[in-house]
Amino acid sequence: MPPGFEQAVLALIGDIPPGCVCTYGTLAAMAGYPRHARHVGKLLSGLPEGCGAPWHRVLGAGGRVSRPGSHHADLQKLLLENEGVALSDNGRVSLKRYGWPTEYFFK
DNA sequence: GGAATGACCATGG
DNA sequence: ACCATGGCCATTC
Repeated sequence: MPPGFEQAVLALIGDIPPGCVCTYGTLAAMAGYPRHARHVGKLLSGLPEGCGAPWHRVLGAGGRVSRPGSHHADLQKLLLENEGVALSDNGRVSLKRYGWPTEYFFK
């Protein structure tokens, strides 16, 4: 991986406005590395909790929360709720409302 | 070099 | 709408 990937992704995450969410794939693509959704996940998994980065605004495709049942899933729900993002019972988010950038941006 | 792994994704039944 | 499959790609044995 070229250096800067990490930076690019983190920067993008930092640019996500509060109360909004983005997806791994979209994030990777915007960072300039399409098809690298997994690596974004890898990166976030290694991120400490109090790193200041709003990792909780990052979701899987379709606004689904990854690794259900784990500690981070619950925490993520809380943090999002705390920012005013409504979560479905299963832990789903409506990208149509909270998605960033807007889904139609690319289409 | 090859196999296994991962906070993933799109598709088809 | 849910699950199984196959495809991705860098990292780590």
